[in-house]
Amino acid sequence: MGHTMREVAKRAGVSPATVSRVLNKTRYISVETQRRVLEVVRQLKYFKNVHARRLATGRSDLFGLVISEIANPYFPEVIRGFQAAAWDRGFDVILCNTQYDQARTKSILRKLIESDVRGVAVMTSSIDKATASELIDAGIGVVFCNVGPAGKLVSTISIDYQRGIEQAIEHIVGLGHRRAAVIAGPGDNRTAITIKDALVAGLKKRNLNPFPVINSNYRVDAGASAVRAMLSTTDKPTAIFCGSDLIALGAMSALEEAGAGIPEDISVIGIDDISFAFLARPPLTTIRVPRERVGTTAFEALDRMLKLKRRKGADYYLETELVVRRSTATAR
Amino acid sequence: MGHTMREVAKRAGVSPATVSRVLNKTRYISVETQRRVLEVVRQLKYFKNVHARRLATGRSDLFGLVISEIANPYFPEVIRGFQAAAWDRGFDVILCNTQYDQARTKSILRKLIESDVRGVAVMTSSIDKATASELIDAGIGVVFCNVGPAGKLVSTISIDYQRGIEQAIEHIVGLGHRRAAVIAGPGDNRTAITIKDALVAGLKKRNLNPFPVINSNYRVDAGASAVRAMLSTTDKPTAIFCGSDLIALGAMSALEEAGAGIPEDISVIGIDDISFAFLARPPLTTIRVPRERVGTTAFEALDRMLKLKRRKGADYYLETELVVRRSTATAR
DNA sequence: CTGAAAGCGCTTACAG
DNA sequence: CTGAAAGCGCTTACAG
Repeated sequence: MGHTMREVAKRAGVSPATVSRVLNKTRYISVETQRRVLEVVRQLKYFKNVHARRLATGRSDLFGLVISEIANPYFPEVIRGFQAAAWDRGFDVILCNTQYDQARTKSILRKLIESDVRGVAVMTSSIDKATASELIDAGIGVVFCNVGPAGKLVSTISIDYQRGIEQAIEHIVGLGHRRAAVIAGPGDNRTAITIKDALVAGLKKRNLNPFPVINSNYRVDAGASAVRAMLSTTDKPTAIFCGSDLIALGAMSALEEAGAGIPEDISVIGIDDISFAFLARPPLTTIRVPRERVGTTAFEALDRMLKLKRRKGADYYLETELVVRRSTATAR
Repeated sequence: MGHTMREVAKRAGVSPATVSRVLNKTRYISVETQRRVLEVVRQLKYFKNVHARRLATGRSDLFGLVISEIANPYFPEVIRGFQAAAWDRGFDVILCNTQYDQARTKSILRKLIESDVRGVAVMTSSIDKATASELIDAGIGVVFCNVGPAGKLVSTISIDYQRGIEQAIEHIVGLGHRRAAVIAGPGDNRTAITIKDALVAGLKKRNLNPFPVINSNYRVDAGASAVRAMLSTTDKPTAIFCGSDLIALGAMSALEEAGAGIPEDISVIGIDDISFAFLARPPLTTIRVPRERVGTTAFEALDRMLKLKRRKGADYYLETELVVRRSTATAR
């Protein structure tokens, strides 16, 4: 605790109200008075107290961003996008990771409500709508990802995996593949299910009966062990569609270990295009999710919704797109 | 803004003070009164307002964590460690990324001071001691990484690269290498300089005259272009020590592109052991920096320092260690 | 263009 | 074991 506005006011020979107005530029104050006030502020190295301000105004300049695990390479760009959008408009963000922990999730929600955030972006499936209803009850806007539909105080962002998946399947078919497998994410994860269903449906539509179709988790080693199981069967796939890049990287690792050539013997397709996808050798072909835009869109969705009288949410859609990477060595 | 403590008090037939005491467990309150209060809290879905609390207590439960860029894979574990340590003790953290931007850095510092944080962990070289002095002036404790020495309100964490580097050099010498190059980080980055000096000194000590020694930046493509320049010379190195894993991954990528075999033709050593190091093919041999411990130590350093009368800081040391990874394919 | 005063929603000595 | 009251440091109608 340093100085207070009162001290600044006294030294500048004005009232606290005037200091407040100068600092917040909330009213025209004579140039001379401004100068005096700012001079004292500089001398004293005065900073106003944001807690007092928030209490006095009764509205906070805070938004929450909830993710599951910061080490998951899906999130950095989402965070950056959200934060940038919030900062641009003068808002601050509280970043929370659930770590997939129930107790922690509870305490995050409490903390967010106590902090009187205006809105919360829930970018992980580790919190569902029911859990987040505490936020809604408190009058806080929420935006979800891949959980519909919108409603009062609820907006959604839906990532359209369809398009990227179709492109990927065309790509694989064009390469002459006839046997495709699917390693999906966790069976209890909504996004993972959506992706799996889209993959299976898309493959069937092209008369490729996907087999096997495995549920995995989002850790790299899970992709690897799924592949090991797959390779011990007789009817081996020639292409593997993975529910995320991490799964794909694990799959590639296991394939290499088993001596299978990629893409000569088998093709692997991921989803997300995490920033490390291009480092994989051979480079990972994947379906890009516009993660930074997921973040900015999430903020904008909240911001817009909260400006509406009825605070009725909306649904936003973001496209995916196939990214084909060739080994630069091969490409020359 | 939902209900207030006053409303809860009225409904429960007690005074606001009692409600406060029940909720904060700051005094013994009769079981019956507690029950009544908590019942009303539940009914009303009451949450206390943290801003009012912070203003009233006059001390915040906030710590700042400053990094440069969230997409840099060095940071996630640091963040996780810091956050976990803070949460464990009931503190919250404000995460800020400078994005290497001066104006943004300024505004981060202001925000941190206005938020009345108790301490700030500055985990990026993009803020130096002079810049951070604003925090110290405001009575806020600071912990730096690889910037010494400690002082009033200043603690430091020093990562001892020496040990890992010596192990790495022994390893390389043991493999029969005689010509080593160094691709260091940016020449204006203190940590990068420390690492470079340690590498050069260590190599000389083993009678390996490092050549060339190049300054790069921490982006992957920089490592790649450094290698390209290197390969066009006559006296090619057989081992390349890189100032970070990202540089090393870029270097490996350029080597592959040029048709050089790793490690048959040339060995590459990174620093950090980012979580993706093991995905590189061939797997990246690197010097591990205990990043999660950097985070927890940073918090503990602040916490301890702030409990001292004189708030005199201390220096903490963290060891590094060589991690040799063999391609699993080769290992069988 | 500026000030006096009330109020934001808590906490905490002080008193009983 | 509990309450009345002052105070935390701002902001903002209201008034002039």
